[in-house]
Amino acid sequence: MDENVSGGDVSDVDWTTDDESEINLNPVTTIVGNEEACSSRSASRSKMFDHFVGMGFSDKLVSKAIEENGEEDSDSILNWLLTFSSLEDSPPQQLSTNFDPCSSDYNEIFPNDLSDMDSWSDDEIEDCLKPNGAPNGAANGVYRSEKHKMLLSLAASGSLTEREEKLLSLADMGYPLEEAEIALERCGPKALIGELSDFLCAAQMAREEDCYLPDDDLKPKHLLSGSSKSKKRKFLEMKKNVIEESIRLPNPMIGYGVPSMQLERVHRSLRDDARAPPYFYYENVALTPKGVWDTISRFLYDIEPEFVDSKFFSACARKRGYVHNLPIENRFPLIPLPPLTIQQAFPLSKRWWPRWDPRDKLNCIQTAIASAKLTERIRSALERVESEADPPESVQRYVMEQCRKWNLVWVGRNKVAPLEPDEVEMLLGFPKNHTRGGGISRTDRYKSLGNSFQVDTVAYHLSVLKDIYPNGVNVLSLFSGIGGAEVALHRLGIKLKNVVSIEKSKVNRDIVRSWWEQTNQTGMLIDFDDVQQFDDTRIEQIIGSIGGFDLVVGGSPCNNLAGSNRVSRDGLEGKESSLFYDYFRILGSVKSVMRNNRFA
DNA sequence: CGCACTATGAAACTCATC
DNA sequence: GATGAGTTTCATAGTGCG
Repeated sequence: MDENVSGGDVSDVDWTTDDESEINLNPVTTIVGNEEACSSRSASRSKMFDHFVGMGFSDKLVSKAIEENGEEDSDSILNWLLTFSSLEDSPPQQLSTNFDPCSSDYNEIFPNDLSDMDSWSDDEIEDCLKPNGAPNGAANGVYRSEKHKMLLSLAASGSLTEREEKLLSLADMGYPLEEAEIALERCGPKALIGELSDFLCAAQMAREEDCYLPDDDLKPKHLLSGSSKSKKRKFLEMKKNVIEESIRLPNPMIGYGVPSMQLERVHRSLRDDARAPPYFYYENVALTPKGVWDTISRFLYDIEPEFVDSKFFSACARKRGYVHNLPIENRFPLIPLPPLTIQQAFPLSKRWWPRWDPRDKLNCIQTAIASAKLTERIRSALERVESEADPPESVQRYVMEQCRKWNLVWVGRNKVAPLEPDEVEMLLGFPKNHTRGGGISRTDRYKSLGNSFQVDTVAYHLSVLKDIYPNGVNVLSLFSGIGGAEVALHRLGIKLKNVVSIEKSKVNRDIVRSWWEQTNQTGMLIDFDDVQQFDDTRIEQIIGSIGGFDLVVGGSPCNNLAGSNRVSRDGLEGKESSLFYDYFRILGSVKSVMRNNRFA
């Protein structure tokens, strides 16, 4: 599969004449052009005017405000507008309902509205807008232009399919190709251009709303520093009121229940298109930047994510969100039940565990471990105090902080150590030595394990499939990693008929292949390396040969979402995490092919 | 070159308190 | 409800070593 078509030149952006239509229509490109061209003073009044009108205040009110306060002081204008509108007790129209992204001048309005913020002195509100202000330009631009180019060249040779024609039309209308593909999957192959365009409008408007999600509660200092805090707060609250309540994390984080804590009478209803086969199961980190789960949920048929912390299944925490259309009644856990505390999981550590370390659960297992140097520093800090006595509080604090941060356990007097890879395997529910040998380094083992499912948690959710598919399942496993879903199904005693596994990392594919052979599977394991090349043709081929899929499972990369990432926590549009859209694309395509082949 | 180690904070949450 | 302190987080880029 590696030798496939465009693998080599994906990174080469070829801005030939073929792409001119895209250059002209690309909103990101347009922003830059307009911003530079509009810097003259003559434009500033209309800019300021448009800006506040864009926020939803009426033309008349904004004219009056500018008249009263002058053109330069946006803060005063805003205060004036807020005061006036609150006196009238008629909140201004919201941006999201005021402008129409479908209108012909969408490309003009939308970028200007955002770029204007740069010249606006209200830092707080600017901050609120920025994270989503330039959603997917840099991250997906290369991919888009490559696809677009391909379509254009196909069009030139007159060999476009109906689907590709629609895609090209939408791209020519200025929609990112990737989103157009999603719209096509979501609306079905028969959808008319108008319907698709409506869908894309809705998605873009929804993203706009995300931009305005205020985080005032979380930035009190930030807001208090302003001179007109109450007005600003009021402004943000007004925005908040019309915006759908953002998804919040449950406490305790048990989703629809865990073996030790059952909710009474849980019931949920799913949309028809969400219920349609196959079953699917999508996973990612619970603590994402704001709005990410709203977006994921919106793309996955508006199913509300089930947030579960694996500390209810294991001795280590793992807070994750799962979007799925599985039944939620009659789940059962894997047997044997794994140890639920550190002391049960590591009985030998009890002897060395100090009284002043109160932990009984480990924190989330990540991809890196503490170095030997750090454990050495901890040892020497502890050895400075005389034996039998508790170390001073300051030392205790330091040691506890490091232990929590790096998930250290006690392995001797004054000795802490990071978990061994096989211990991590056990905590995550994998067989011992699952990731060992076969050319994988220690660092890679930690990395692969840190990126994996907690098997017991996932198995609990998937257990409902056992009665539904007594003869086994066909599984499409995206971003398989070290095969958490496969291991979970196997441990549940659900026969794996055909598993199509897509995983970029070769060492991970080798691990799954090796596990597959060692567990004497009678089914067939087919693996691919790149979700982006897993296109409709291939999906049709595979479904044609094995019959439909019963389950599409996967957790797309979290590295741009995870809190530990100090470098590129870019949200869902980040380089890796945007692969979520491929999960959606593939799921939609599978649904569509199965519908057409009457597997449904 | 592969591997191990190190330095690099902020976002978003929980919880106690007022 | 508002506030503030405290806690947790599927990581990345650069460096050095053998």
